Amino acid sequence: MPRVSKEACLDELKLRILRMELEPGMLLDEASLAAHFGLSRTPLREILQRLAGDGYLSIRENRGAKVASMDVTTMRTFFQTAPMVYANISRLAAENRTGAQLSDLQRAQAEFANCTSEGDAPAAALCNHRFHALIGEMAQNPYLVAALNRLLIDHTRLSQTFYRPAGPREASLVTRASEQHDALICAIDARDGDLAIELTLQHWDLSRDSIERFVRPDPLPVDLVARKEKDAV
Amino acid sequence: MPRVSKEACLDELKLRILRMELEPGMLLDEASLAAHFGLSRTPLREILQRLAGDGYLSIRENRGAKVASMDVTTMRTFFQTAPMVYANISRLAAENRTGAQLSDLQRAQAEFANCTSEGDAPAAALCNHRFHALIGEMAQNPYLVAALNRLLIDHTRLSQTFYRPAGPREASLVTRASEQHDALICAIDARDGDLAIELTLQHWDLSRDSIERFVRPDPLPVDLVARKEKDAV
DNA sequence: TGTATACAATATGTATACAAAAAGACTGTG
DNA sequence: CACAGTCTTTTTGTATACATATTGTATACA
Repeated sequence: MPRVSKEACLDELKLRILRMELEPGMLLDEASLAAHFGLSRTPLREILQRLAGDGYLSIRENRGAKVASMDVTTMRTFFQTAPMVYANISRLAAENRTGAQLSDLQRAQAEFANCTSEGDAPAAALCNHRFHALIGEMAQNPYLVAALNRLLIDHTRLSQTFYRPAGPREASLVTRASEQHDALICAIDARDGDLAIELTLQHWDLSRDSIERFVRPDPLPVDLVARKEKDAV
Repeated sequence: MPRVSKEACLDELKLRILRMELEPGMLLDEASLAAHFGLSRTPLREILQRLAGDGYLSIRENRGAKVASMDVTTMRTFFQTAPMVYANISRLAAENRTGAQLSDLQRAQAEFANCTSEGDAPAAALCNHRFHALIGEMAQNPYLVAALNRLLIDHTRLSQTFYRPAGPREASLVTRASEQHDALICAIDARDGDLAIELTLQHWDLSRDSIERFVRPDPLPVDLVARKEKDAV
């Protein structure tokens, strides 16, 4: 991939991290990345620094850059923090949005709905990311947005995992998520902060349930487990 | 200043931004900075990228790096956001702190108390910064810490301004702040999250009052204003 | 006098070469 | 066979030279 602009390189690396093509904890090689994007190492290193600043990577002196990890403590912290930040961001977005931003958000939601109706789960997760990042921009609060964007990185990466096996039950959940997006847009349009908070918390509950169902799936059928138990005894 | 390590350069730039020696909005020149620190432009540029990622600077393509601004909207957002983030960080710190971190915090507070008793206001503001940054580390929450550290940058810069003219009233406020620090350490030591929140909000009220008193000082004596009013009528 | 354009000066962005540090392979010894 | 130490290889960090973009200035023209 020769002669790619710096910004394009930045975006693609973000994308590949969000899609989990670059797995958490994975070590990145400067030379090969630079060759891949048709850049020299100098600008590529600056890109890595920026990605680290945004929470996509962690860089250690003389040890290279690795994709931000997603261990158990990370997930625990994520579940603890996300609803509060999401809710506050939504309230601020309802209060501070501009008209142009609302149009952008509606377009992003149209794309999300399109992806879900076509059953393209990975694309839907990325559209969802963009949707919520736009709400972050509306909030006009650089402090909270820093937290939000870090949360969204992990949220999207988790979604990449749990959206994948799209059974009929998961499909209906995605439909509900899309409806909640529409409702949230209405609340933001009406500048109704309290409603935006409430809808956001509902949206979060849905998302959390989906993730939890993946992490703690239904147990195996009993007759299969029985043999294993007999061996153990 | 020849042959300064990269990390030292990073720290000094942070320090000079927090002390407002590098004023908000000020444009930084790569070449002169590199010469000043005895580095070449390549590593210095990486440092600037990192500082931008941490919220100290903002970088625009082909336009150089400028110190993060502090305009009216920034301050409004700051006052809106700080108490919530501070309170939550304190609660998490009380819940998740380690023994070693508590010792560090006590040392930082000793330094802060020392600076205040000596009347060294600028140094006190920096010690205060470090004190609260350590509480952030205790919280073990990278999402909220990103917000906290950005808040602390602006908080410390505001303090640099309003701590300066240290009248007797300001001195007593600083003493109270130091006592609140001690109380907060006790709460964190006892792992009392609710108490930590309450103390943090009190601490915030004190800080906010100080800043507001600086921004909206007592009006001029009436007899001086009288003449002006007569002219107007 | 105001404005537009060309040109010069300055600053930022990129590529390459080299230095330093970490990781890995090899060999000798217990 | 395990292990320590040294050498080689690989990777990261830095300096310099050059390319490109922006800014400032002078001059020509309306």
